[in-house]
Amino acid sequence: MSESVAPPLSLSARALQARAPAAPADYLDELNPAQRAAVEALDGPVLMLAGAGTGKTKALVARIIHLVRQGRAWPNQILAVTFTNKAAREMKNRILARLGESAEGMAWMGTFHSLSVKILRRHAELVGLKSSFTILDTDDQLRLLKQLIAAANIDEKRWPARLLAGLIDHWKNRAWTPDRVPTSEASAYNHRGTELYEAYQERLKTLNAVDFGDLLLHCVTIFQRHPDVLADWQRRFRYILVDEYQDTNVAQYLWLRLLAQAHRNICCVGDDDQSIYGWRGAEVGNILRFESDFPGAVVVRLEQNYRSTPHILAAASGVIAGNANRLGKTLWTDRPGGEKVRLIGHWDGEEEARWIGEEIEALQKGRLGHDISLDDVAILVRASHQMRAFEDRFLTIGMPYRVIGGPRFYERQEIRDAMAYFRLSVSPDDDLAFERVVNLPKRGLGDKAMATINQAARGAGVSLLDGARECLARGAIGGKGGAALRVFVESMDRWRWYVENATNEGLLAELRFERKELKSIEFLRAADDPPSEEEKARDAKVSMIEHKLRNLESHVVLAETILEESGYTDMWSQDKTPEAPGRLENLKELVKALEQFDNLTGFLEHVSLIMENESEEAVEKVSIMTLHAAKGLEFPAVFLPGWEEGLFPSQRSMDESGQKGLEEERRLAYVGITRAEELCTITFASNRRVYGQWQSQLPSRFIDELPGDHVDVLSPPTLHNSYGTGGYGGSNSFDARAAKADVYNSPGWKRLQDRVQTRGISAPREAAHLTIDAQAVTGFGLGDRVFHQKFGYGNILAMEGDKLDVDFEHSGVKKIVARFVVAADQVSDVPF
DNA sequence: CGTCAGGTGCTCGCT
DNA sequence: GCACCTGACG
Repeated sequence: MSESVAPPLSLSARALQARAPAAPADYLDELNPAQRAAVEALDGPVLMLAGAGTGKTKALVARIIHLVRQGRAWPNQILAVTFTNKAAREMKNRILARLGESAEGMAWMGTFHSLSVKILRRHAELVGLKSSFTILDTDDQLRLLKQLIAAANIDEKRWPARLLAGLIDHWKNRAWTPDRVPTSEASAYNHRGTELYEAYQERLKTLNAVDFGDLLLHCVTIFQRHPDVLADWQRRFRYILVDEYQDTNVAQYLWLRLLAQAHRNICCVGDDDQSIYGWRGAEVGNILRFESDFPGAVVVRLEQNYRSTPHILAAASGVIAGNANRLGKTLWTDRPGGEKVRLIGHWDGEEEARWIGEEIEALQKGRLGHDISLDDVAILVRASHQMRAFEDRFLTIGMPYRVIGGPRFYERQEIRDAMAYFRLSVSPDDDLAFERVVNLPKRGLGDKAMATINQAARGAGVSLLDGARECLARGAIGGKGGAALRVFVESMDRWRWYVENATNEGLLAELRFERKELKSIEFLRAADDPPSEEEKARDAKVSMIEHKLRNLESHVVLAETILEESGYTDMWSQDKTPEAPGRLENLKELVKALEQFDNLTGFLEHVSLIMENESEEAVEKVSIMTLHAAKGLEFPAVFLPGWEEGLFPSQRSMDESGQKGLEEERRLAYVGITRAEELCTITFASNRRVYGQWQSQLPSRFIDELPGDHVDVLSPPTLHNSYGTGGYGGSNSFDARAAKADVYNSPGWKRLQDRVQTRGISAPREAAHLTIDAQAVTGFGLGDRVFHQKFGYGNILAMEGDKLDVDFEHSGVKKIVARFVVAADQVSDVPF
């Protein structure tokens, strides 16, 4: 690729100023000094350490506007990497609002993955792919791996495909191609990990497919092996901006460093306290190391928080202070008071959900002194299975909610099936799609038929579809199955013919040509010239053809036809299961979504990258999502349920990564609290169903870490289910404060005192310290027989603080907070 | 070949 | 509790 050297900067500046609307630099006046410093340091490396809610998006947007207004770069010469497509969209809109039409060229704003696809499509041949490669999702990936595992004679039971998938993903995150996996990994996956990784990559190449990790990895490989290509891109992207830098992994880091190393105009924004993707290969080290990676970097700290009340901020700071490895920031705000963070314990998960539902209703009725819309409320959970209880509850009380990041539209079974039909119609050698739908609806083709087809295909070195054709020709598959297969193959041919011809091939060919021209003009113009007349003309022509094609709707009709003729729609209409109508609805939605694209191919390309639910509904809804999905969002009212040991912090995280894992969990707690603007409510339950079994839960250690001065401990409105005071947890000084709040008036406390007196033990003056004798705190002794609402009768094995180890007759040994059991001989005087 | 019952193992988070 | 797999049966 030859590209002329950029003309002097001043030229472009003049050209730009002539084109951009003459507006004052008002965007600078709106910034605080730190933000302004970050925006105005245009050249060289910049690290923006931006705490939660300190206006980093604002600063990023201002920086881009500044770059354009100062004539440093055209919008299409700025590379801006965001963490989600949504964030990219939002930023684009904000820039568009300021810059007007000149922002339309912001073509290079997106996630690492979406940007990588764009780059990779242009250089696919350099890694042995065609530019039409397909992007596999986890489902396809897993099926492919299973085949390879079977072929390698490995027992998938003992060595699950998921394990291998995780391993490969891990390696790709570190930018290790099969030949570069270090020998220290040799024992992975029963000593055959590397071998299978290599086989997997080979197979992907034959399928002309990539997985998610490949998008980045292939780009890095191309940049490393083809300096000329890299140089082109380096020249193209004069300025690079990166959001959420703390969550980049090694591959992404290399990707960035390669692109930035020539001019070093890179600005990274991040917050080490919000690094929550360590499990995905993110390296906090990237942000901690920035200054040594890019010597002479300007480091700017954004510490003024505009989002949350002082109490919320203080609570979050108190928790995160427990982490050792931090760059350290002090967030402050000049906002006044507000409510303290609220803390409340419940009997179990269902009651927790019920209480939160009622609280949300109270918020709607003006509990905060002003109107709150359901859109302003979010429930942030640690693990997605916690969402169920809330969905169940909200469905019963009719409260509208939306689950963000749940099972996504394009991951649903019916959608993926339909897409497989489309994929196969577009590219007949998509074997994975063939396997998925050849017997769907049931066509009487089982393992035996599939084996025959596979063998034929492999023998002749052709696709499965052609293999099937061959089997039919020599009558290898007969009977009912054979007849159905014949119809299937013939239908495919017919649909494919439509894809190529009936959908107005003439227009499509023209469109393809124009687009290609436009792209190369645009690409070669990478220097400084404004769009030429030719480019504008081509652009207009492309839009016109697109418009025409859209009005033809031919591919939409074709999609409907495929689903009808294949019998797929029928399959669901005849299905009696309750979810069948919903699936049909989804299929309709899918067909409707097609209208926005020129053809099936374009649609398929788009879908593989959109990993979010895009729908923007008009109805107000409570948002339910995981803490991870909540990153970057904010809500006036936030509920944080499930703060219990083992769930949050997650046991698995601590088991796998020890102290590091715990610190990441703590950062997650920090992210959760700092999502709240006005009201933050933390809840936990004493009992929870885990794997369908009731488990007693202890309050999270993070609750103990909340600074007491900024927390209000609430007692549950009803005590009908629990003994005594309801459950707030922990057993440190903060809990003592909590205890003071209402314990002394509760029936539980009185019972305790009675018991203490009859046993002749002196009552604790104040349950303030761990050192207090366990027996004094709880009123129980070793070996006492107790009763628990859910677990029944049992004997006390051990005691520590207010926690008991109880051996239940029917449920085995459990750790229980003392207030949830009662002496067995007193059961009768407790109503429940 | 398809269906159904029963058993197993498991799930943290996401582009 | 649920998804997935297996094996028996029609």
